[in-house]
Amino acid sequence: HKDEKPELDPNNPVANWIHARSTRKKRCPYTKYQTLELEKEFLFNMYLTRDRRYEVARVLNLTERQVKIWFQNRRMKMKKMNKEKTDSKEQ
Amino acid sequence: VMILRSRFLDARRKRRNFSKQATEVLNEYFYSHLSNPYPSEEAKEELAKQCGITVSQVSNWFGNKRIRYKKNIGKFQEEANLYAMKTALGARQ
DNA sequence: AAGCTATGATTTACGACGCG
DNA sequence: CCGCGTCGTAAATCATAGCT
Repeated sequence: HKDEKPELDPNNPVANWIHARSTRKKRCPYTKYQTLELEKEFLFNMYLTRDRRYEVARVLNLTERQVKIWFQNRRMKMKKMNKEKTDSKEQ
Repeated sequence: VMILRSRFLDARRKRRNFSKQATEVLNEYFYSHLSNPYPSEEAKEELAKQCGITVSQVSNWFGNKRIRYKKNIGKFQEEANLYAMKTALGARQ
C-alpha cells in the first residue's frame, strides 16, 4: 500500500496538525485610528528604525513587538497585492 | 481580453462561492490527506489549476477548512465519510 | 423578504528558519 | 548569540452570498 505517512492515531486525524500554543495571545483587532496611523507610517517607510518603532508603539498604545509584527504582516500583504497585480497583467 | 479583464474585476468586487466541482476537488484532497492536509506549493498550483482559482484562494480554502473541521469534527463526519468512500472507489480502477 | 448560516477573505500573532 | 527579515500558518473576525 501507499501508506508512506506514519499515521500515529487514525482515530484522531487532527493530532498531527499544526496547533497554536495555548500561550499565544488572542488576536485583538486594532482600532481604526491605530490602523490608520500604522498605514501612514508604512507609507512613510516600509521598514522601521528602532526609535520609530518605539515612538509608534507609544503613541498607539501597542507593544513594540506588535508594531514590528504589524509591519512584517503589512509587507507580506503588499507583496501579495503586487503579485496579484502582475499575475493579472501577463495574459 | 476585455471580457476576461472585466470578469476578473467583477470577481474581485463580488465574491462568489466556488463552483461545486472546485469544492469537490478541494474536499477530495482534504479528506484523502486528512492526517496531513497541508498541500505543497506545487500541489496548491495543481489544485488551483484544476479548480480555476488562484493559489492564494487554495491556501485560504485549506486554512478555513482545517480550522472549521478541527472546531467541529462531528459536523463534518458525513462529508468525511462521503469523500472517504469516493476515494476508495476511485482507487479501485 | 428577512434572518441566519456557511463560506471566502482579511487581520493579528507566532514558529521555524535565514542572514548579517 | 541576537535581532530582525521572510514564509506559512492558526485562530479570530469581517463581509456578504445564498439558503431557508
